[in-house]
Amino acid sequence: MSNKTKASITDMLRASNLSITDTRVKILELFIDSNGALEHSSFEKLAGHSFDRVTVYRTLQTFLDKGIIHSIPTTDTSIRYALCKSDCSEHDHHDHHIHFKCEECGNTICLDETTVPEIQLPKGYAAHNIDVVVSGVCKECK
Amino acid sequence: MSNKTKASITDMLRASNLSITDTRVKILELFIDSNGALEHSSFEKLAGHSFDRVTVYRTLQTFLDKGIIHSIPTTDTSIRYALCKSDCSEHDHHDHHIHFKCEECGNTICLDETTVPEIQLPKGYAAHNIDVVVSGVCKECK
DNA sequence: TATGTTTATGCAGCAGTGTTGCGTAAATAA
DNA sequence: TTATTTACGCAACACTGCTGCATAAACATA
Repeated sequence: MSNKTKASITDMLRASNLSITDTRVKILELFIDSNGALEHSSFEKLAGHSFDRVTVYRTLQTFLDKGIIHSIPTTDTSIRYALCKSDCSEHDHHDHHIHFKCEECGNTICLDETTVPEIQLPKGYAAHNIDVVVSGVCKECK
Repeated sequence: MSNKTKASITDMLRASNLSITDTRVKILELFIDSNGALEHSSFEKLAGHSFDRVTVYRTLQTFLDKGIIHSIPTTDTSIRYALCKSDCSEHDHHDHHIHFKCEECGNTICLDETTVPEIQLPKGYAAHNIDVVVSGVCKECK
């Protein structure tokens, strides 16, 4: 990872009023490198057990609270997270893109260009957030 | 629950080549009565600990395999299940409706009348299934 | 650069969730 | 009614996520 990216990571943390620690920098690096969604166990594997499990949980929770990452619904018991785009903040959080889970490689990625369509709910329902998860085969595995 | 519904439950099981057992009948009753999505812990509560945990897990897995129920993505660690409509089968499974999770009462329901809109994926991606989960406030809690 | 304060980390331990193996009990087929 | 197949219940285990507390690191201030 280039120094330039490392510098932007510290900027990200500072912008959210978070102190710069090894764990936080490393986890953000993993998110940037992976270019997709990661679950908790991925960090333990990718970071080579250099961090305590609890630290990873707390770091992810902190990032969630600050709007740095968002969670992605799954039909299994793990929770997946991905980096938010720059237009998300602590108090105005939104995912306007859809998620794609590849059945071949198992990766989940954010399709940032693809917007969530309008959905007409029955009378009496108020929507705050819409999650769309498409499963299938990605362009790498095709 | 009426005898008529009980009869249709045994028909459902027979149609999927499943033997009729107390556990399976009771779990299907709970699905029908709840009219929404249930997670594993719900069965233990609703059924009053009359079944072993393992039996409930295995029963749900069997129903999933046979296309009797489907799983609903969540951003927590529990897996939610709901009854499939009659046009699902073991080999042709599909959810063409959207799911609504109420932030007030916590219930997740299937909006069967509301269809999933067309989604234009980037080139190279093939979609097999689309899950849409809308969160907000349901008409009961409004 | 040194120092005090705040914040994050690591460890131990706990609770909840889901799985596997195996002997027994129940359901179906004959 | 009996034989065979299938499901159930128990014990034990692995994995995931959380809390409390002592220690270590990061930051702000001088």
